[in-house]
Amino acid sequence: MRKSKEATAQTRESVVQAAADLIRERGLSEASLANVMARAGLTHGGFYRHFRNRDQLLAEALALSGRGSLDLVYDSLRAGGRSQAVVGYLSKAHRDAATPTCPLAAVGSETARANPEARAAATKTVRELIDALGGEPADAALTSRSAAVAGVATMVGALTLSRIVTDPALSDEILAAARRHLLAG
Amino acid sequence: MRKSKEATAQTRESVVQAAADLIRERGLSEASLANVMARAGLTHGGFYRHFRNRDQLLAEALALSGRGSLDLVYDSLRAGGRSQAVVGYLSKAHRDAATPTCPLAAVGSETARANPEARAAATKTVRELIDALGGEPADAALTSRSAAVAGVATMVGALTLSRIVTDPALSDEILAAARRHLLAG
DNA sequence: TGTACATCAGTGAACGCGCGTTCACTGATGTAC
DNA sequence: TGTACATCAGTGAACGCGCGTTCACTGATGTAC
Repeated sequence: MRKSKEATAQTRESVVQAAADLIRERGLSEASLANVMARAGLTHGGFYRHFRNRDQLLAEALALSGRGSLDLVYDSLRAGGRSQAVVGYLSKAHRDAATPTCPLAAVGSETARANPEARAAATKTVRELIDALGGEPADAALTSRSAAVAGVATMVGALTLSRIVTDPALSDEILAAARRHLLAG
Repeated sequence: MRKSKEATAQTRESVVQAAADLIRERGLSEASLANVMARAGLTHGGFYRHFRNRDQLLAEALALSGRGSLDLVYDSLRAGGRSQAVVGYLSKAHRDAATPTCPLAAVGSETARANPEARAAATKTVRELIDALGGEPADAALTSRSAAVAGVATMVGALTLSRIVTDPALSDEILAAARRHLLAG
């Protein structure tokens, strides 16, 4: 059953991708090794050929999800600037996606209690989101840096709340209010 | 072992309170019946004398946490107006509390995937937070209503992100930026 | 008001199940000659 | 380049454990007379 080096690397990647998707769909606690491995088309026993333990997988999966979410933000920025990035992130399509894009909104509160490696991966995502939306490094104009930080908080918070709320009208209103607020400022 | 009516009601309340605290400390998935009942000083077998099932407990616990968080917000508002409520919510003390206050920030992303009763309880908390910070009902000045909605999103998002991030300086910066943003607007 | 019985809050054992992790085994790949 | 052997990716069974839920049992409370 031994696989070639490339096949082995591909397997590993597909496991991380399966975990990343499953986490954003159903949360950190539902991403069990059996669920993740099954989604990658494998049995759970082979997991430890690739990873030290489950914590390592969660950290790598959160890093991958963060990169995926940032890639979409960069695409929006390139195509239509900051406003398109905001509108895309705070869209009904993003809110309702079967597999959500942003791990900060999908599993933010769980990540706050996750292992340090997972939190470090999420921290990197937060930093890059701030830089992407602010366009400035930390030493540039303080006001716009702090506006970018608050803006990321508003985006993550609004998307999370819009998914919690059972009333569709209120959910839409939350997204619209956050968009209006971020595009006006 | 039968208890008086008052004692029975007291037991039930203490179980919901234990669940509410445990949920905000360790998340929805860690609030197992055994953990909750032990925290309330009981064995797990008696649970079903008081509740239909675990979902009902989670919904009631989220409702209780929401009321607790709102009570603190109302206290702040009465004592020092909107700015004191914002500063209190976005304080390092709230971020670092062993038992956090706000269920939306503590378990927001998990609540989005929880049972409908739990989500309905959280929805009520969101609505009341918006009304408390906006001060207006839905039919008043549209701008201030939408500012209140975006403000709640900023507060919940900033507190959540400040707890995810492993870098204390960035964590402080997130809280400070959100405070500045909400007090300036 | 006092007694006899029914109710039921809480205990602790048990159920079937899914969890993370380990391990003996398999057979194809990689390596040494 | 061809052969012989070592490596190791993936399988599937097994481990001890905690989960939500059920249940027979206990004894104090509530109720009927």
